[in-house]
Amino acid sequence: MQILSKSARTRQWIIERAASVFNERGYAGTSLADLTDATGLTKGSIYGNFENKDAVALAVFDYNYNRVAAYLKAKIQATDNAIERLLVYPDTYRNYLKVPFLRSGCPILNTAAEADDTHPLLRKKAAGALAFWKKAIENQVKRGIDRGEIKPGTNPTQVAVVLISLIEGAFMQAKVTERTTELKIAMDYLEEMIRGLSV
Amino acid sequence: MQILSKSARTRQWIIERAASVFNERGYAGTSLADLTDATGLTKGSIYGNFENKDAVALAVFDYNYNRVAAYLKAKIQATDNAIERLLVYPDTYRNYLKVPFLRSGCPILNTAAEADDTHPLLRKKAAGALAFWKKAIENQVKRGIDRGEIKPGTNPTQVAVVLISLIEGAFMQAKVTERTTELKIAMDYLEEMIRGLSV
DNA sequence: TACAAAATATACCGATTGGTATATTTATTA
DNA sequence: TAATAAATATACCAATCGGTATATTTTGTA
Repeated sequence: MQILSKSARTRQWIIERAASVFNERGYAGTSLADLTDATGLTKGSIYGNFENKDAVALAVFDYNYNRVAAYLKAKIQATDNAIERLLVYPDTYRNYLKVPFLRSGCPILNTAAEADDTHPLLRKKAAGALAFWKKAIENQVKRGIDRGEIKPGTNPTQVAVVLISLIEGAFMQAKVTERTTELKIAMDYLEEMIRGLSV
Repeated sequence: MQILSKSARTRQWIIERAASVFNERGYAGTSLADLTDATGLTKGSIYGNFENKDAVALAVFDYNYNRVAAYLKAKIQATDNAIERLLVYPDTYRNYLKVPFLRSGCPILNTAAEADDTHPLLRKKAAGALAFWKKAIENQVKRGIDRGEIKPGTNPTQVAVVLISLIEGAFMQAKVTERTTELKIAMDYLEEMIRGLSV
């Protein structure tokens, strides 16, 4: 007696195996042959569990995003201080090569860049993930203000936008240059900025 | 008597017509049928002027990047003061919708995100363009220090990396959310940062 | 353990992919 | 202007694309 039905398990298997493929090659760059290769399954099996390639890509984006979000959430909740919580972001992305599912790139960045002009459903998924991330940072800043750890005048939205921009922009540079020099500089700067929020 | 030979003119025609197509749909997302549609030419003509789809994509990237670079260069050289010169960047990207060839996205960002794990030649092109851009900003900062307009202790590389990261990260958000709220916040911040470099 | 239902594999579909050999048209120049 | 060279169009290629109908296997249950 299984908790998950066979089809639910296969669905999950497909998502997990396709996760890095879609993140590395993109939606247009991933073929159904790529998916059968990655999963060891046949097209019949994949189409028995997903309506089409779109449905796989959308489910994979959710999986990829949630994995990053859960990883960050765990690290954030391991500390109490608001400044330290915000520092989790530069700490994590600075060492992105050590986080297996970040090595293939940031799913938001990859999806956003490809889907913005081509794939409305994926575009909306990426936009939603971005909005969620932004809100989470804003809430951490507000919490820090309430706890008397962050300067009262601090603008939570500004902090969130600048943090996300710095991370995504620097991450892009790291991926394309295949070195972390620029990423480190940007994360050093972000760290200083976050520390500067302290009362 | 023409300055450009027929084939050189056709080559240029193909590049210009394919420019926005590749920038919007990406390399994998652009088919040869897309190129014949965009150019009004046949495959025979395209393959008579380019070795293959790769060669078109590489030439198009150069064209797209150089167009942005030339546009920025002209605006920068229209002023003398180093601070004002640096302010050209947030000014331009804040209003990216008004710049026709920026509406379809930043070619560096789009190419980097797609090519980093899939297309070594395009990846190197994007990395080279990024290095060139970084150097240009560094030189503007150094020039500002020499002219006594920027604080002597300023780190040119840090300014360049933070500027590029903020612009690319915020640009990505603008494209995917289809609004400029976050871009404006990031550009406001960048503007303040640049003004803070003033002696 | 037999049976029904669910899941997976096989074998196929038409359309499209990037690419090319060759015929035709257009430029160039003697 | 005629001849030639260059550029473009036509017509095709095999391979791959996303997708599906159906046969086979596996699973859960009576």
